Amino acid sequence: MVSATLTKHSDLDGQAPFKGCQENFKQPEGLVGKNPGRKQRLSAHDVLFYEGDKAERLYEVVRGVMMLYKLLPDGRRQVVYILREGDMLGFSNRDFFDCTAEALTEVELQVFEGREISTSPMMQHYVNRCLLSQMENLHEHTVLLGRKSALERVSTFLMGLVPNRGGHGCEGPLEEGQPDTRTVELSMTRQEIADYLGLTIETVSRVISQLKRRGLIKVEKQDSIHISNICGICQLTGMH
Amino acid sequence: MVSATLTKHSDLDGQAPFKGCQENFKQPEGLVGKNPGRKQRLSAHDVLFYEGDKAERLYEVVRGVMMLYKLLPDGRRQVVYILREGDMLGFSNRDFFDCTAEALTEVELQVFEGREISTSPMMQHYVNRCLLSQMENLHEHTVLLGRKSALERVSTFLMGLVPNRGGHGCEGPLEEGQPDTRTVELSMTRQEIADYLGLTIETVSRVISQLKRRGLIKVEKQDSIHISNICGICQLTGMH
DNA sequence: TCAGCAATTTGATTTGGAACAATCGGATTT
DNA sequence: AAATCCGATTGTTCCAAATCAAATTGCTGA
Repeated sequence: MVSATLTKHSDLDGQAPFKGCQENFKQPEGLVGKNPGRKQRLSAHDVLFYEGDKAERLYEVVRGVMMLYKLLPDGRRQVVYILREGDMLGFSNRDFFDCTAEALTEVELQVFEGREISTSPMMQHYVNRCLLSQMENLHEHTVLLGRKSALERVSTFLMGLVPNRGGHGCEGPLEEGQPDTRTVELSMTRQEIADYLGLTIETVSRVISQLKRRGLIKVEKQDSIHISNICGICQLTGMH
Repeated sequence: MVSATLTKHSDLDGQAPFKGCQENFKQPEGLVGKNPGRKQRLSAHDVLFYEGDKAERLYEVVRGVMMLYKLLPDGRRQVVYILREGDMLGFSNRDFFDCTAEALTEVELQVFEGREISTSPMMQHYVNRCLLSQMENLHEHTVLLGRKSALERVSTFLMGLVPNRGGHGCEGPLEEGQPDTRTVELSMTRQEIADYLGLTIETVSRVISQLKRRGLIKVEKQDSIHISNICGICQLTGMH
């Protein structure tokens, strides 16, 4: 069922001039008929495609986390985007991918062939919505890379992992029966985080240790971080 | 005549799965009929819209140069995109602009109302093409901000101003009667360049002086730079 | 032509993060 | 349980770019 895969942006409706056609999202039959629903699975660190590969299909992340990155000839790497459930990848302006796509965790993908996209207005609209969302995230990340300190970068990164941030009661104790949204899974090594934030592993590690020492976070099993003081971290992002 | 305004991406055709519908670009009558062709003019440093303004129309840069930027609460600024002839702006995923748009030079814009975009497949395709192009440029700029040195940043910036770069004969003398593509107009102050490259004005100035001393460029009237040795600059971008 | 001002350049100093170098800690293997 | 491995952490030193501070250049208008 394709409607289950087109989930992430359905809450983004409004009166913007160019935002896709949300009414169609409620009736996905047109696409279901044509799309055999091909799925693809990846293990952590599998590469889906390399920069320079021929761009022939689009993918939607159904489960798991992926990253897009670019390499400089001398080996420096910059992770340019993190893709989560509902995000699409595989876009290309030219014939070839401008980034490498690699799985950070186990990943399940929905695959769309080129022709199904260009012939389906619904797909076009959904793809457009994804592009706009990615563009805004890239703008925000550009500010991080161009103007923020290491502490601000790591704090911003952590805040980005907290679901429904911006709500009130950010200091209160955990509600009974609620999932613990204050414990976030990094699903990335220190090296991957560093390459995403434009820092070195050592700097990322030092900032995390500093936040730990200040009592703002607790590190559990290195890949899982409990944010004891969300407001405190939020104040450190440079955005408040 | 709208065809004159939809120029920039016509050379980007290919077999990519999702790249707009270039055949339509040859027959722009559909759009001409509906679009009264409203134009808008800006002087240098005029703001077209502010971050947070309601997003209600799209714009195409017909002439001149603009920038998109974001501000942090303490006044730090990051220029996230430079828009030139053929580029579109005004996209929004939500109802509000995520960036401020300001003219760097005198600018002439073509204005498109929200409904004309969502009802015209041709516009949708063109907009899509623009989004994909901007996305790739943002990826490249992300690498610059995250991983490049000041010298590499400024060199990359200069190379981005050279039209048809990558051609042969980059060292040869000027052809008779050819426009001098080796003299580029910055159309930006040092502060604007610094805010684009994630540096300070002093660092930008020092790198430019260094390139001057090394005989790679000549600065004319501060806003115009003659690149005496394109290959030399190209080698400094970190990409070769 | 000459103030006056703003933008740029240049100089001196500081500093945040990189680079280099151990060490630690948890997981896996034997 | 000991050995190995690999990612993460911590310590030290170094350096590129930021910051602070003049000096210079170029532009504008009287």
